[in-house]
Amino acid sequence: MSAAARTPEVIRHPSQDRILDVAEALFASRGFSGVGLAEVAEKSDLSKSSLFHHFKSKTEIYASVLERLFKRLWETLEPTVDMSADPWTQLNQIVDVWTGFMADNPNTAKLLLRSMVERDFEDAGLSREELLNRHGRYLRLIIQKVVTLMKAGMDAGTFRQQSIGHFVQTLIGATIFHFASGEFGSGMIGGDQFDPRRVEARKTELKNFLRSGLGSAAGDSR
Amino acid sequence: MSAAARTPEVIRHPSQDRILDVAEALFASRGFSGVGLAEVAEKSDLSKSSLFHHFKSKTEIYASVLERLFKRLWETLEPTVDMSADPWTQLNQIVDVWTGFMADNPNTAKLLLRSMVERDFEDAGLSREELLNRHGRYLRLIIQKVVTLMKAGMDAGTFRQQSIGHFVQTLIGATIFHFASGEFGSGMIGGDQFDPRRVEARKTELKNFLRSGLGSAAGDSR
DNA sequence: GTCTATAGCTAGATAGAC
DNA sequence: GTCTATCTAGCTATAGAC
Repeated sequence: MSAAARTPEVIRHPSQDRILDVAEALFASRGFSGVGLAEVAEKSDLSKSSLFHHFKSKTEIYASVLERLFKRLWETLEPTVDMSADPWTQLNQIVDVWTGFMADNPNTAKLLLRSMVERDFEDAGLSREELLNRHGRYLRLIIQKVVTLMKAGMDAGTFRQQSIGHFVQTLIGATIFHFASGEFGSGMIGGDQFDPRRVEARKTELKNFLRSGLGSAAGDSR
Repeated sequence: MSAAARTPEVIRHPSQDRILDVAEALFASRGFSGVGLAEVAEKSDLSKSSLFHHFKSKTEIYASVLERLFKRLWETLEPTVDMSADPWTQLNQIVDVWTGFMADNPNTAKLLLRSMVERDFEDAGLSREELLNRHGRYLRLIIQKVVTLMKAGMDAGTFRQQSIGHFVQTLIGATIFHFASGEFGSGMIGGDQFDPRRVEARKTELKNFLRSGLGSAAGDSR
């Protein structure tokens, strides 16, 4: 076991990163089957054949796009959450960082949504398990963090007793959909979701909602 | 103007409905570009050419699938919400019916998500506007209902003051994602999302969350 | 209304020169 | 590592018989 063995840095050829940048944006907006390698090649200033020198198949490009993106998400989120803080503070930090990442990396929400909804790749020779074990590893780490926080918060009486699984589903849906919803979403909030002012508004609305739900203190009679 | 002019019933040939049933399930799981008409034809017990007798193009099939589904959703939701009831009751009714529809029509959540995230059809000759004006009409009616309810609830002091647009985004994300998330979601809640017991649990968790947020009465100190 | 046959095109992937 | 040329299989859509 050599010294610097943890998080082995993937050394990528400049062309590889250019391909992944181009492919990421295209896969996000049109999905796996909706993207042709001719377009990826053209926008990468390469020929189609050169893509196959760097990646053995289209599916391999897709898997690499997801892996790179989710690794970045985890590496952004992991160090910014203070695990010794109280549950509300931790939750707010997670919402801030998660939302901030979606805003800074506009392909993330759509790709994350697709990676859960789609089954395209199953026809393409790479099994769901293989694909999930490449990028899904990082997603599991993130979720584990939220689950741990919820358990602690419920034990301490800070959070209401509830199903952690359902809460995670609600939280993911609420945070991701907003940034994946494109023109629909910008219509709902009166302008581009990715505008910095609206991103901050989104964080505030989410945190208030998590704390209080929909009700006012006054009208809270069941 | 003849007598029975409202909600003109679309008369469809049995084959047309069979095609739409098959196409609906396929488009939901693999998206517009991910589905080939050969498979649609085979599973409809027809030849590919017969599809083109009933629909002028693949895009037309996709648009018809969405239109039929969203029309059903609106017609299910519209009469079941008692507009004279108090805001909490109305909101709970909307959550119950909406969630129930997603559970009874398992393709809805995925198709709704896709219709907002994807841009496939733009390459296929039908503009976003044309497509949205076919099925989007019903979606707008539904959202209008929620917006009206929120305004009334906030004016009455029943609901906390907040951005209605952000609330709608949160609500849609929270309700749709759960039923679109496939194996990921069933992993989160320990079994099939569409199992009737878990559907009821989902409704309850959502309604509690809307009312109280995450916090307990005890730990609610900001 | 349904079929067979096929046109015309584009997809992912490979061969082999440089 | 990048290219041109090419293969084969798939695609949407049409023609025309029954």
